Amino acid sequence: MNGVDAKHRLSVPAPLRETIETRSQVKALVLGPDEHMPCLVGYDVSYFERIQARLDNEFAGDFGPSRGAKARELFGMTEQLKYDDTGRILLGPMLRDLGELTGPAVFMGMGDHFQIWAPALLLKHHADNPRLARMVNALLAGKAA
Amino acid sequence: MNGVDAKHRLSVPAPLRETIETRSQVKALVLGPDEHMPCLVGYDVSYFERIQARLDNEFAGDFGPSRGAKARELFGMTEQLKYDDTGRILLGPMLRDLGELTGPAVFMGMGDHFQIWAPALLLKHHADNPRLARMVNALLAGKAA
DNA sequence: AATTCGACCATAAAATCCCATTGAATACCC
DNA sequence: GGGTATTCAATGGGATTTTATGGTCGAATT
Repeated sequence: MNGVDAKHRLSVPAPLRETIETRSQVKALVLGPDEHMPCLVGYDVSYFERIQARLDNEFAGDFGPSRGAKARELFGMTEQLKYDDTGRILLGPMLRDLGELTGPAVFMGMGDHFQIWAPALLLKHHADNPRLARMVNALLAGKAA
Repeated sequence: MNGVDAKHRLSVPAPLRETIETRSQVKALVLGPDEHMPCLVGYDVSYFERIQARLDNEFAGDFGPSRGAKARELFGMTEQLKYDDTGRILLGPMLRDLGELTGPAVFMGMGDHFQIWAPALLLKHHADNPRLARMVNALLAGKAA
């Protein structure tokens, strides 16, 4: 299972890397906070353009202070990280803190993006979903789902 | 973490320097005041051209006093600073005062530009954003949660 | 003369690269 | 099918390189 090691390296699952590279031709991904949940959200590098488009759309012609606040919320904590030959990225303190990522990490595909969860938080925020709980526990036990 | 030392030198993060140089081929950046917030706004050197273009566009054919006023507003406190071999710029008293930059500084990407904040001011002006507060504290502590 | 700035070193810390090992999944062969 | 090679992903650890930052020294400024 993929996880964060003592040097704060997080190995990105190979299948995910493959889809990212076919989408963007870049050995890097963009990680930021999820808007509602204590997990990280990841995309290919086109995410920055998406944020920009959303800002331009939402604040068309408006350059007041609220636009800046929103931009800080969207861009501020989001980083582009390139991974090395073995497919690992280095997490800075703020992303680590945002996701409470220390040990194993659960990658969940969400269609056009994916989430990265600390197992404990995933279980805590999905206490009403026994199937997901079983899956997480199976993963932690070291077996495929 | 990057910060301002006793000689008023501010080290610019290496990744940021890299993007600046790929964008403009110049080992320098442009810093000025933000319109709304007590922080510095930074760009690559093409910012001057952007200002000029904005002026030319807005005051096409008009060389009256209002153009000068606008130019002063846009260019006034904005300086171009080149960084040395180790990636440090020297902040003048005006910029230092604008951002209240003495110790550590937080660089925030904003898409087509970035901001530089004194941590205390960043926290003070985002009291309604607990996640950002957490992030800043994680950065200052330099550790994982 | 005192201060400030700029170019240079020196060092510690951190990020990155590289190689070795583990282990699981797949292919292969009898 | 059972058992065995082979491949590739994930991970650990060491060596190397890059960054961040402190300091020194001389030139320039006032």
